[in-house]
Amino acid sequence: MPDFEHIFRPIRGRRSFEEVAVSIKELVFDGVLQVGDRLPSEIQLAKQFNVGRQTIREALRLLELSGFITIQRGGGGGATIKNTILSRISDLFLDAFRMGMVPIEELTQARLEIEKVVLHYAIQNADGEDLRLLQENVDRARKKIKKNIRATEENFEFHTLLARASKNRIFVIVVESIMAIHGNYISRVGFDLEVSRNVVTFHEAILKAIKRKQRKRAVDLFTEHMLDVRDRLQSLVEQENSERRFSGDRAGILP
Amino acid sequence: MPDFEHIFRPIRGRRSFEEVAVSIKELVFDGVLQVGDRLPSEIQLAKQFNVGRQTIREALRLLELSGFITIQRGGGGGATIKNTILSRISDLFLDAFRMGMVPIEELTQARLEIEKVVLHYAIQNADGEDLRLLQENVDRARKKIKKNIRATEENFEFHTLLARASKNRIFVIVVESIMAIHGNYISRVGFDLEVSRNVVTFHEAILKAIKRKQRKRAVDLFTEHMLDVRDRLQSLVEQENSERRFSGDRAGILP
DNA sequence: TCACATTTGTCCGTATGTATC
DNA sequence: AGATACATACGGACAAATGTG
Repeated sequence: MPDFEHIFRPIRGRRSFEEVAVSIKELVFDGVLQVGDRLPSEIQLAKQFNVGRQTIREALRLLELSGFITIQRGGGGGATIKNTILSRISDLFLDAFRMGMVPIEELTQARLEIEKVVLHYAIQNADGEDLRLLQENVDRARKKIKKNIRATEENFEFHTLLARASKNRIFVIVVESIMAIHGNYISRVGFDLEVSRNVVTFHEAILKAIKRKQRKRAVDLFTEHMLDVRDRLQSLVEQENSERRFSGDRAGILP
Repeated sequence: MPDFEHIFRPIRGRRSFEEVAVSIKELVFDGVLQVGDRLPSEIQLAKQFNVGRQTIREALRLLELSGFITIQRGGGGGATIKNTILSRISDLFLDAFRMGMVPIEELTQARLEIEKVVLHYAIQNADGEDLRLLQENVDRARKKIKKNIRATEENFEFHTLLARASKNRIFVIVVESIMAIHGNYISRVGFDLEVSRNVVTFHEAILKAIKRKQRKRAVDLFTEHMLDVRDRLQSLVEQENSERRFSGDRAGILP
């Protein structure tokens, strides 16, 4: 494929803040700048790149939103090289969902299918450390449940740990993104203690099957688990929709 | 799950350009602003939000990078509401790949597994329009090949069309993101006419199997196709690596 | 073709808030 | 508490791009 990215670029001449951002990005790609390194202050950067501070500010904004740097205010602050790209991807997925680009049913369906694949690879590739982390996770969750506390965080983490165990980072990104949306959704509608207990029980059974390399049993359990979650989500969605149906519509444009 | 997003927010008080960006985002989510609508000029916005123009500019930068608006310079230009979130997600995936966060093998593996699922759903859900577009795609590709022209664009489009036919938008996002990386990679190393011809032949066979609802044959063909692509990519990667191994390392920091 | 108006892009100076020492 | 360093934000100005008459 011809490199459209580069061939078609000059249609709109790059803005200088983009030039600045790209050259800093290149330094990160090339390893000259590494995570933890601090960039000079805005004024310094403006001098070195021979541009105004506004240009530098917009370049930093671009890098910040692309997950390359974080910025701290105050003395000794400034821009620090970080890698929060994955977090940014999740943010955008969340936006896409909020834009109504992805209905909840498709989200759950995709999650089920992708996690089934993940489970397959996890059974194949999980090492001792992965199994230890998963076991620790369900133990912590069970302990909370016994104290009548919902183990929501642990229950989410279980899926992340599973994705990690698959040893494929694309799966980790995708699973985390989808779960960020699910998590955001559930945080709005709320799951109760009973559901949380149920989820933990499923997770314990799934982990046991993984350890015994019982592939079919693990997948069956997982499918049942996800369909259960789907149904609960579905009813919550319908409930929320019917509640919102008659709440007056808002008016007014830009303050 | 407690809503960390909102609970932990005030750790770092929101900056005003973020406030501005969020309130415009809300207007888009609520449908008050729709795709195609144009925002007032920066100066107008500054007046209406009662902030400086610099603040507005950084807010617009945020919206632009989040895929909510595009910006044109010059008379009659300005910010227009668009939806390019998916394109932004692909960009970030590309960055993640360039950061070395995802080796090419994991990428190809994930693509194979996810596209297998996609294929499954496509056979189940593809309607007449989907099949027409796919047929048109392979016809165009075959025509090019006969003229000894590589059908690279068509060959990429085939996978996008397949994802669309699955009727699940998450699959579309994921497939397009992964293919953006593959495409970028292939554009650097280059596939020749022979490979392109081979790919088209595979696509024709796969489409035929889809039309006949021969699920197993379609999956088998697809797997063979992807493994073929994987091997070709793999050898190209090794070739490029060995070439780069002795190219001098660059020096110098910030111009 | 040529001005003209509009709008973004960029720069500078200055003031304020905030975190560190 | 005070000094320092830095991002944040404001206002004014000019340059560059782009569509319009």
